[in-house]
Amino acid sequence: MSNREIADIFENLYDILSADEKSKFEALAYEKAARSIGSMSVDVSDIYSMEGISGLMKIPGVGRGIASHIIEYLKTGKIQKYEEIKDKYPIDFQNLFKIEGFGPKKAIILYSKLGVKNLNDLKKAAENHRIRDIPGFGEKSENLILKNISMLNSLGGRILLYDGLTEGKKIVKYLKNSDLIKQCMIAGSTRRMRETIGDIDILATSSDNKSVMDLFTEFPDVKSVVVKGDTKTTVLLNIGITCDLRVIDDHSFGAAMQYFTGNKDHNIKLRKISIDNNYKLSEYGLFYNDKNIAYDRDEKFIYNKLNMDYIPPEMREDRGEIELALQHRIPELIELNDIKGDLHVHTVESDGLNTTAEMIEAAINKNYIYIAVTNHTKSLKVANGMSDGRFMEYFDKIDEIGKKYKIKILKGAEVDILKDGSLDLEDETLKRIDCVVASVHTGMNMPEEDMTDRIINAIKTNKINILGHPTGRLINERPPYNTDINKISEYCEKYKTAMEINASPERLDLNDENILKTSKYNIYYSIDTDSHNIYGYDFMELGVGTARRGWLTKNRVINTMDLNNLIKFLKK
DNA sequence: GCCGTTTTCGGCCCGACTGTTTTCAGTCG
Repeated sequence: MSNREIADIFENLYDILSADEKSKFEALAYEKAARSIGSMSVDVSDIYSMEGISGLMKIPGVGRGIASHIIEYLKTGKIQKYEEIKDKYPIDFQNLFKIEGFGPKKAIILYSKLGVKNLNDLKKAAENHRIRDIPGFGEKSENLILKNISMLNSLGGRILLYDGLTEGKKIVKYLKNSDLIKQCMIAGSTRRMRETIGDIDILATSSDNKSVMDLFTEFPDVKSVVVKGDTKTTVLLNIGITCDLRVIDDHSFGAAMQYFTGNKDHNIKLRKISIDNNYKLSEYGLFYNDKNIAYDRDEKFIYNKLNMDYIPPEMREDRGEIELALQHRIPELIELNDIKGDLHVHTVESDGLNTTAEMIEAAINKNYIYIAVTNHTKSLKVANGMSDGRFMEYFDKIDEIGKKYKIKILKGAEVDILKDGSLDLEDETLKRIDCVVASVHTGMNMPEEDMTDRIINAIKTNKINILGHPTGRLINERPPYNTDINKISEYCEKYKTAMEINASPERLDLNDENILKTSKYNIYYSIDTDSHNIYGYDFMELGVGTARRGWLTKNRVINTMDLNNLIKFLKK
């Protein structure tokens, strides 16, 4: 019984109810509840068993009515209201909505007139030209439906942050190259550093919108143009997601950045606060008596005018940051510049692609003052894991190489945590290591209790400094191990073991939610790139972004320390 | 259906784009 199932039901109720003007606002209520429940880390069944209906009613957007639906679902596995409405409209809304420009009203009209229930029905109806004669539709919308159905196949869903960020930067650079454009920046979920990106939002200012839109649609990575207007143009990119470009007047740039960065819930709350303060907030400015007081001002001005601290983009998810800002308690988040080194790096000795010297020189180019070289240990054969003997020889080599450089090379290893929680190196070897990263790489499907014990046993050896990629998930590929993250946090606190925020694009592990959860404990974090070549160091931006999404300050992150303090920490 | 320092009723973010209209409805973010 998961929050997801309940959120999906409410999401479907929203889809169906919002087609009817009379139940528009009731629909919105279900949507809000769905978003709340879908994003909660605590299980609603736990809330109900501990606090009953009043506990459920504390969830934002959940009142007595929706709370009763939740209880009904927990008890019977069904919600009567949903079952009835589903019988009336047996429509596969979720898939139909993947068609650009297709929403609840059109879905219900085509169901009642033509019996269209799903994508297949829709395609057949369009192919047989039965849609063009329905009032409100025409030849163009029929053709668009066919075009968009075929386009669906080339859409890849959400892509990794790194891929979105790379493409976004490329587009910004391309646009900025033209003298048509004054300011240009990435907005949306990419700017908020969400771990996956559904589309790229870019904002530009210009006095010649039309030419900018032409330039944009001529960008080489554009596969097709979805919509093209004077202020907004959407294109489909070759990488399988869409990109929105909004062009606005230069004087509105601050307000527009605020608006287009989102997220939606954050903005809705901000607009309500604006109204309470007799302002009106839009992408064009902050208006008081129809006068734009945010003319030529930045985002910070807008937040401050609303009596709030400035909220960094990565925090804008409506997870309590607005309330915190109103109390002027927004923390000073860690920044990329605070990072003084990387404590999880591989070389050719195990499965890296660059030599130790190459990795050291690339770290110097990043202005780091230390790195830890952490190759795999023997049981990880697929990664050319090193035996104790090879480590000892390698450490002699590092002592030798280290003399040549100003940067401090810490002797390290990414030690496998074996099934019983013991470490994959002899004590003699471990004693010589400055920085021990310990990670699970095998037997990932253990039951929760066993996996939790396994990791805790490793921490209790008191020989590890950093718990590597603590949940083991791979974005869009592999779920996290079954663990009790709270229990693990308790032991990390007790044994001064830092939790890793692994910055490689497909990991981002811990993720933002787990950082928010675990940072209640008095524990430290290490933001590492897990680089396997010299380019891997660039992933640090993603790790810091993830840490900022988890509201972390610099003093919680060990690789912001100077060398002396870091060594003190590593020695426990 | 939810919500409340304008609190138990009357609101519920706001503007752009498109297609089908002839002034607007539906959709999107």
